[in-house]
Amino acid sequence: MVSLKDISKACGVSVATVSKALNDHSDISQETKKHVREVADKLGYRPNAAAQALKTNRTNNIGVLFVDEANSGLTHDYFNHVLDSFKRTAEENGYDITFINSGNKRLNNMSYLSHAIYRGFDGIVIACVDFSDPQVDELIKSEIPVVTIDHLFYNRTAIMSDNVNGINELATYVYEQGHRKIAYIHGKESGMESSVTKSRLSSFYKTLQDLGVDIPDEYVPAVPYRDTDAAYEATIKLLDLKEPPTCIFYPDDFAAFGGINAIRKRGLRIPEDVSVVGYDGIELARKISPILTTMVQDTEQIGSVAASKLIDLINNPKGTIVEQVVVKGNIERGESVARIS
Amino acid sequence: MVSLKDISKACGVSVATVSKALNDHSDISQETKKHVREVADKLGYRPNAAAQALKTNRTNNIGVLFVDEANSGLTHDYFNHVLDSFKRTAEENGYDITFINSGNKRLNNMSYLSHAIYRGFDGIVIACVDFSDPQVDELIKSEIPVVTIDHLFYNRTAIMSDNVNGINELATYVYEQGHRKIAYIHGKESGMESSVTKSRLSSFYKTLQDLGVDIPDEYVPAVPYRDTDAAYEATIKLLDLKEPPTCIFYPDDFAAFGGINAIRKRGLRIPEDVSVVGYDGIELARKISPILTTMVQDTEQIGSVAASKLIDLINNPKGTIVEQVVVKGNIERGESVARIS
DNA sequence: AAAATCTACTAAATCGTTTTCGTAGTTTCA
DNA sequence: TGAAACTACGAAAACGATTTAGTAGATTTT
Repeated sequence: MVSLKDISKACGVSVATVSKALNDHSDISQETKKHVREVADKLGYRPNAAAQALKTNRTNNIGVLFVDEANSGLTHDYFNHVLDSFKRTAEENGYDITFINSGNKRLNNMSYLSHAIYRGFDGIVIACVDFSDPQVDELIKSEIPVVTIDHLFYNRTAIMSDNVNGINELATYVYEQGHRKIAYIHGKESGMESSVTKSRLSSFYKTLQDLGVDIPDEYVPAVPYRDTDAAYEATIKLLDLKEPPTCIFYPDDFAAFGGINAIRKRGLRIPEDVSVVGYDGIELARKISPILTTMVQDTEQIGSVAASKLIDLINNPKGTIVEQVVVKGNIERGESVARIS
Repeated sequence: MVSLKDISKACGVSVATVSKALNDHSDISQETKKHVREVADKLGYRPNAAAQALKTNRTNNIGVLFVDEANSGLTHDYFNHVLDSFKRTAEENGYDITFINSGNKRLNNMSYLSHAIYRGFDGIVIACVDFSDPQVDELIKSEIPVVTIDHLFYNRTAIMSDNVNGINELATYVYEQGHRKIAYIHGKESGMESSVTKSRLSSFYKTLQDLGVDIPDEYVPAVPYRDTDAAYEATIKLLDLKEPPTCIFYPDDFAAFGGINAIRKRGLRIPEDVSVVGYDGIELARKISPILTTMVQDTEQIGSVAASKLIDLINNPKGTIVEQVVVKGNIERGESVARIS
């Protein structure tokens, strides 16, 4: 590898001068800068990230913690869209993205925090994890700049999808279409309730209460997120009630697919007999017939705001205010909710 | 940060001894090792990746290039499953995963190769890119260990999903169900044909030829991958032929959703009137009704084999043979192909 | 013309590791 | 008992960059 020393020899100037020339310091003449840069190009010089990091304590590398119970969040279509957008914004700003993990055998079973310190990440973004994990807590309490997505920690910047408004818009829309018997098969995590779930659920109750609609308890069962089979079962139960709902909300579009199957299995039509509402706005939701009524979360915005805010924090660790950014989604009215009278 | 020097002071031994003790060298006594490790733990020591990399020329970091036209491959459900599996295997072996990118403004608009050298990746995995990109070519020709996924380069190890066998199994199955008028709306990339497309197409022709089935040219239109709208249009055209097919293959499950919509729009039933065959085996394919007949690509295996082979190459850059690994998929017979007589 | 100020550069320390080469001190062997 | 062989450790160089403090020489100021 060609290093500063090689350039310095080829140019007949000191290593210090080469470094400064390449970094455009003010105490180097224009001619020298030009010359050094030409020679650097000619020799095919590329800086060495490790050496730079060692010296400057900056890696220009951001750690990403996207882990759900089963897999990494990579296969989760909401989170991978968020990550995709995050990555784009980060890279535009000169940062690379590396996944944080734990339990590395080579490294003494490092925790998330140890791993982050080991790699020297300038900042960290956390999403889609079990937020009650003590290792996550350790990260949150560390010195490293952190933003979280869809979860609010004390004293940490958070980017949140606007679940309160999302459910509110959906519920209001459904109400306006004439529905009064509205069920909400809502999501649940394996552990305790997440803030996402809580926000949505309370918004659901609040919205309908404000509209004067009463929701019986059996209209609000819980199933795991993205579990089509559980959603199927829960739907069957709802349809079997003496007073079945005319419209069913699902925790996510994925689960809604399970519900759709259940409804059709019962020989009922969508939306004429039962209306269906999803959440997320995954690509396929718009590709099926009827087009799914759902809340399209603004993954683009969430990801890029998260990256920008994190970079702000990195560049100004003490001065930047901790904030909570709420990103609104866009309702997709679709075709799966009927107008009834 | 606590460094070897701190431990060395606390233990009353030299830095060299500390390093060797932690790395379990043989010329350090058991007692010293024990003592050093205890003190290291007590002080909360974590190695510094940058310093290690600088000294050893090993980063334990693998570069990932997953880019398609629009986005990173992150939002592509086949590739993100592959990546997820790759990541898991790599991490189990002590490697981290960082995305390769190019055009970083901070770094003089680095190419992929420059970026890889800058970060000192021990190895690189390439998938889902425009393989005709000169920058990709530069990577392939570099000194860095590389494996590619679903594309074969001369002199580089490649992991390929078995598209020949995949299409063969599907076509044979459909034939056995009695179909003779079989169309294949096949995928096409924006640039030239990829090896994936070529393999599938030639396997389709070969299989049916061997079975004595004749395929008219108008049965084999091309549409972009994952484009539901284009698949919709192509399907409509097929249905409008004087002799419409009884079964239609799609480039992927996604596109198949477009086809399903078209068929239903025409008032036809699936599979009674028209049978549908996808490719990929995305999660939702099993969640719709009728369950989609498709080829489930073994993303788990592809990802983990890619990681293992890459790590072999890293550990033995010269000795390891370049190979081409073909990974078979599993047919999902589903419910979208009818038995006809 | 001496003093002060600039300009453009360099030497050297440093970041945190790893590794080579020595070397005291102990044990083994002839 | 002296030579050979081990054992357990340390000093120092090196990896490739950045940065501080210093300094010749030219230029400006008084």
